[in-house]
Amino acid sequence: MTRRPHAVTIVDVAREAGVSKSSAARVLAGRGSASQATQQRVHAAAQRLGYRPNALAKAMISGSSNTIAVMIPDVASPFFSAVVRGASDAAHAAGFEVLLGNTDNDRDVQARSIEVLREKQVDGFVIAPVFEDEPVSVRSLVDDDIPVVLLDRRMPALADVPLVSVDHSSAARMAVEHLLALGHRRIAIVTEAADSLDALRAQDPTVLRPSHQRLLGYADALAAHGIERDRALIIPSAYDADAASRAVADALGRVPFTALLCTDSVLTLGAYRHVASAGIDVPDAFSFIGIDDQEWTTLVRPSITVVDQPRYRLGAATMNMLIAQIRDVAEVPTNLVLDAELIARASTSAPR
Amino acid sequence: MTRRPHAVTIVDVAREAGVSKSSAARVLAGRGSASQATQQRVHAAAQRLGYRPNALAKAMISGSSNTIAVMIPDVASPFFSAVVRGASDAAHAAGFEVLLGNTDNDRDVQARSIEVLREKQVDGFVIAPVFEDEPVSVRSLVDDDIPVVLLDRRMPALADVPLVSVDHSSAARMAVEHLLALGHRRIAIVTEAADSLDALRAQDPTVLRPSHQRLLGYADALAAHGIERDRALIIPSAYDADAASRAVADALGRVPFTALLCTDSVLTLGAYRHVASAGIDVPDAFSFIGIDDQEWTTLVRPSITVVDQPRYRLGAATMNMLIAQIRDVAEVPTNLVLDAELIARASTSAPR
DNA sequence: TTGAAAGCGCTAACAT
DNA sequence: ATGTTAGCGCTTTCAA
Repeated sequence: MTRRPHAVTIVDVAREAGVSKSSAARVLAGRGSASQATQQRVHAAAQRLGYRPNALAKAMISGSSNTIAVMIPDVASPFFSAVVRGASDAAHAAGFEVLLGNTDNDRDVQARSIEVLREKQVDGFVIAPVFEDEPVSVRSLVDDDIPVVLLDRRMPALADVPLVSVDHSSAARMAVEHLLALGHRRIAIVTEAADSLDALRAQDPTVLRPSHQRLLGYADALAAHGIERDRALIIPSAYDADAASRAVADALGRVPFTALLCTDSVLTLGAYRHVASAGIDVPDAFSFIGIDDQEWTTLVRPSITVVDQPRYRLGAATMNMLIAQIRDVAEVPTNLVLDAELIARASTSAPR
Repeated sequence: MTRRPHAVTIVDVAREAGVSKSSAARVLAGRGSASQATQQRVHAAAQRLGYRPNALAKAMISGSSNTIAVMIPDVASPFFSAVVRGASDAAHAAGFEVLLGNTDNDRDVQARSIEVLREKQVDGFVIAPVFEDEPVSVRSLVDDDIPVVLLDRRMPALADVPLVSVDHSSAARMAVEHLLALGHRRIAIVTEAADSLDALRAQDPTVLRPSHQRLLGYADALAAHGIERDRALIIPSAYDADAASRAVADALGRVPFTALLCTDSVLTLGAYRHVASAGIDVPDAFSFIGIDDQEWTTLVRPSITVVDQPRYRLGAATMNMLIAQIRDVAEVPTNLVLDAELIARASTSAPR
């Protein structure tokens, strides 16, 4: 390992200034008292020597490293890159740095990463946890009183952990209501949620996966408007653009609908690929709406109506909640739900 | 700050195992010698107590934190989010963690961030430096022998610092040659580089900004094919999608061309916005080619021909070069240039 | 093989 | 106001 030429320490500064180590430490930290003369000499000496405090030594004593771990599936995704930016900005604004962890939605990767970052004494974790049965790694953080705030996802075993999320149910509802208002009655939905609605309804909604919440929002909106649900309109797809493309192609030959709701950026992308390559005339053939805005939605013709998710704010709010928790702020809200927003564009219109 | 209940230390483990602190330390570190019996008792004790090493204490002594700072303009951008992912994966594979720094291309932000991360004793820096006259903050790292590898950008004052970059000149050349092969002779270029070509040629190419290198590549390709350059075909634009959109709209009324090369994802996006909103018939009106592939380029019709940059590999290779440097690997190459790749799609064709 | 002791750079009582 | 002292958790001589 590369050796620094010899880092300047407080002792060096003290010697150079002709005072004791503690006097130097006091004026450098700006705490305690010191005479004008001492202050000047110490500052001058520090300046002359190019003194630079060692944050690690400080952290060892204070027990806080001013560093926060941000664990997400993949920074390279448009959604999470914006989330990370929001989290990072909020962290910096509060004097924290961010250690980044990609989990690839792999439980073992997440577990290992949590372990390593924990050994690095991070002050807390922002985690969009991997969806898998036993979130033991996250659980153990919480059990050991290490501050954790979940980002957008919470499973039953973590029901007591603070969460900041988007209101996915409402996002889907907004999309459906937009379509209903345009006069649509046969609204299809592309979803990765294969579970039965009744099973989903039986659960605490805050521990449902976003896709499940969205499916419920879809069903609720239809029910609220007295529209009978047709199971055939629920188009299941694996979480993968190609799968979504195929699922839509398949559904088109099977079930009539006048509008198509895609519940996620990946599925929207895949579904749109089919629309584009098959040369389908949207919105004449059917209206098209997606959840989660993406750059391309305004570049294609017609531009795509979407329900936008506040990604940056999601990251920032999660980080802020974590920091409040770290600082033991009195009234830390332990749950926050951010609203999505409908952006009506050209891909939705009255049924033709 | 939240206090951990009382972290288990080596001393606790030693007491529990009935051995000395140093014996426990030895077996836990796996260095030095210890009897079978001792090893077992220590491991058992560690297990029982849930011992977890404190990486900070370790770093204080070893002088290396196994942490690397990655400083880029903005993680939320499609380009840099992929770069960061590559860097992060390479870091993890080598046992390092990544501290993330967004600079927003602001010199002061970069300088502050470097300072903070340096105090946190990172082992090195991967930096896509801010373009500004005096890169003093980066310079001071290098001068203090802190490992630094530049990512994709290097200015004259940092000519001696290792660099991994994309071959921007060649990327532009490939684009122009593709167009020339199709029969184009009047090829316009949208660029943020306003400088004169002669001034650029006078410099060491490796310290030119990517945009400058691309402009040179454009000029070189034309020259190599004996095509006389027409200054009017160089369309300058501020680094901003709207500006590019306006610049293209303006140029269309002013100078005839059969092909348009956009030198960067932001400019390509802006230029395409004008094409789409004005309903221009690409490639009939003119061929359209961009540098840096984006998701939307395959979703619009016609799909866009691009020169793709190896973003992920750029991040990974930069990180690997830095790690080699940190580890004092003998033959560390100090410069690496990655090739871009032409992806021919439907937006380019023979001139009509 | 094992333990005692010093020290990484800093903070925080506690004296003076 | 200033200095002395004792650590934070760990590694690393150096003896025994």
